[in-house]
Amino acid sequence: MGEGRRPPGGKPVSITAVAERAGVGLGSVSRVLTGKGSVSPEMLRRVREAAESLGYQPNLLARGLRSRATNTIGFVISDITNPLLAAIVGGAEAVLSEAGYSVLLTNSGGRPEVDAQRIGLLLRRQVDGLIVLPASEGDPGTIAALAGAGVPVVAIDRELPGVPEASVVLSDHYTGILAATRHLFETGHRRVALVAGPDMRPARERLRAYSDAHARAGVPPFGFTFGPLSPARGAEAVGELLRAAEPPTAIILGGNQLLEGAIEAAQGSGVAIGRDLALVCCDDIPLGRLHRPPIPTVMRDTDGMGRSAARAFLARIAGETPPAEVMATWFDSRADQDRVGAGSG
Amino acid sequence: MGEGRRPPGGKPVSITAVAERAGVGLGSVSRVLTGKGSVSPEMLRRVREAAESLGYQPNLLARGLRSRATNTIGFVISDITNPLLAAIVGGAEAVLSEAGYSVLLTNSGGRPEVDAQRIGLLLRRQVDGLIVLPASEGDPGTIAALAGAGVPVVAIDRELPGVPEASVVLSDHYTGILAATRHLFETGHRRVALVAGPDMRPARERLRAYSDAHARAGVPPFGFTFGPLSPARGAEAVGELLRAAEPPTAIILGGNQLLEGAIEAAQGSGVAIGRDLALVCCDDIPLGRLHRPPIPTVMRDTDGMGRSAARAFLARIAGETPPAEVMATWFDSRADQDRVGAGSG
DNA sequence: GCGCTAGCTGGAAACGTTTCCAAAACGCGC
DNA sequence: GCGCGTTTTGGAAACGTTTCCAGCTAGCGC
Repeated sequence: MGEGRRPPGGKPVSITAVAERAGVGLGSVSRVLTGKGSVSPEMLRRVREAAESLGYQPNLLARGLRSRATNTIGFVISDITNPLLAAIVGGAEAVLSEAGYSVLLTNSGGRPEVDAQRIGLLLRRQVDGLIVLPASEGDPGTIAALAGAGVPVVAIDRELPGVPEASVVLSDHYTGILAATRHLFETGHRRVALVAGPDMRPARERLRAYSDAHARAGVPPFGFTFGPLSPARGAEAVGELLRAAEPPTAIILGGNQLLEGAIEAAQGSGVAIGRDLALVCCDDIPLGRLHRPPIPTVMRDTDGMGRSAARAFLARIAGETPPAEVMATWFDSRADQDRVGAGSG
Repeated sequence: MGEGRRPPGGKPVSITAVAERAGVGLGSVSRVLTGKGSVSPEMLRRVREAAESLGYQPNLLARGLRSRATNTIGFVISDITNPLLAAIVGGAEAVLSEAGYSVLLTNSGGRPEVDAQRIGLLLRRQVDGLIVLPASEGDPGTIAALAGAGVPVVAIDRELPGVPEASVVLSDHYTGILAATRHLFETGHRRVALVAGPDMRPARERLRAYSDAHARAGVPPFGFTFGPLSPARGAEAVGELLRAAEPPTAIILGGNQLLEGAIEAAQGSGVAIGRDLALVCCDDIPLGRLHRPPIPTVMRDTDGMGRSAARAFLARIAGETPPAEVMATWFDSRADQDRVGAGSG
């Protein structure tokens, strides 16, 4: 009966209205509704009944204002249209909503200044904490906003100088790329290029692995580039590499968004991926998995990263200071999928 | 100098502190900061200066509580990992943030009961309106929550019986599928199947177009199925169709998530897409665009849909009642891309 | 110089909640 | 029946803002 609804024309039902209806004091209603403090069974019954019959819904603004806790966490993400980042958000949300937190998600579209602005907005909204995967590691506005946050901050896959109090959840990009590069050497490649993302931790770790693998194998590195993680950049970089006098025989792509452009460029050049050119991608996406032959990939558990970030936040709220967490990546040459693709139906 | 930061150890800076510092009254500070009411140039200067030097940041909870407007809109989306829906969100956010609104995004993971719960949460948070793309058209909890919202509601691609006051932005799925089906007939197909999404407006419109096209061409419909929009469902449905005694020669997929599974199933059955089996997909994704041969697709402007939904909300806020908007879809056989793919590089 | 108006200004009230404190009620032992 | 400690209760204060209203000031016409 009217449950959850505010009366059609009337004003929203307040705690005062519930108190009146139940014939009790404001304090008692609050105690019943929040479950804090002790109340008699009779009181419990009367207040619950009144609240239900009026369709009372607490005003979270007022609650947050008074209690200084909104049970809300701000999630700052650089590009919501990237399914990988979306998966991280999904994992975090699962853990957080179980713990009674709701998530305020903002999307900066890859512009650092928007990141900074959104962080400010979330803080003015009194979020209890922030989980950030910003577009930049060094943007002064973003750093300043995070450093002055005054609430727990968890950064995913970013090193934020100037925000030492932030907890971090990192991917071990090194191991995955090391294995991938070695695999390329083992299958005979000697001219291996790396198209990396922007100059931030993930790209630097991948570059380090790329360099180390070359050094250990005694193969001179072909070359690498930093750049934005976009299909356009993938097309541009791979196009350039293929047009070179002596093009690479293998290209490692430091991000799933590059794959789309890379395939496009290869198709445009009449180069057959997997035969004329070996491609290695980072992060599992259908485009790579379903390509024939499948595109070998450095994998990681995105859902798990989101969950870890959420748990780090919860730990921080509980007063602990969780250590930096480094999560595994692994290389999947996808040789088995090859067989499946060629198998019987 | 301390801009945007709250003092390291101290309490957050309130409007009272600014008033004190500037040596003026509270009301004046509020007038300066909100820009409402008139103030002398001297007052403007003093308050601005004080606010700046203290690094004042308004508390949006308090502001919302008192003024009953949060300049915030709730966006309820069923599956954030779908890049298409993410694009709609992106388009809406662009328009809304320009108009001074910020977006609270929630993700239900496709579960209607979560949708309903999140809508309630947003309303208790006093959002000024809702834009919804829920997992279900008929879920009683969702309907009830929306019907009692008390704020403007804009629904995207959904018909919500019981929420007559909602504005709607729809896709004209009919036209696109009609053209696609005709194209299949023209290229000689006579056994065309339709794998549709859940029984909601988009799937029903597609089915109507599919049926009409068949009726007009005098071709008996091969058959259709409703079902969830997931890769798994795509694989299952296409697998079943291919195993039939007399399988279809063409399959229309009513959603991009189905394509992944469809390709997988076809590969598993040793069926060559584009030769043994024609596939038509809905909504442009890299997986279809970069497939060789490219997979013909019913396109639409997702960014534009988000923008339209945002504009409908802004109109509602301004007191207008925008009519239902129906946005175009069009069929792209992608014949030209074929040529590009085979061209010189 | 006076009265009137219009623009500014200060501060109280209000928004809906939680928190705190004092008072009331209760239970229990003797 | 009384005293004491404990639980339960009601309501004032507080959270940080906007809104409202009354009062002040300055300007201006006469």
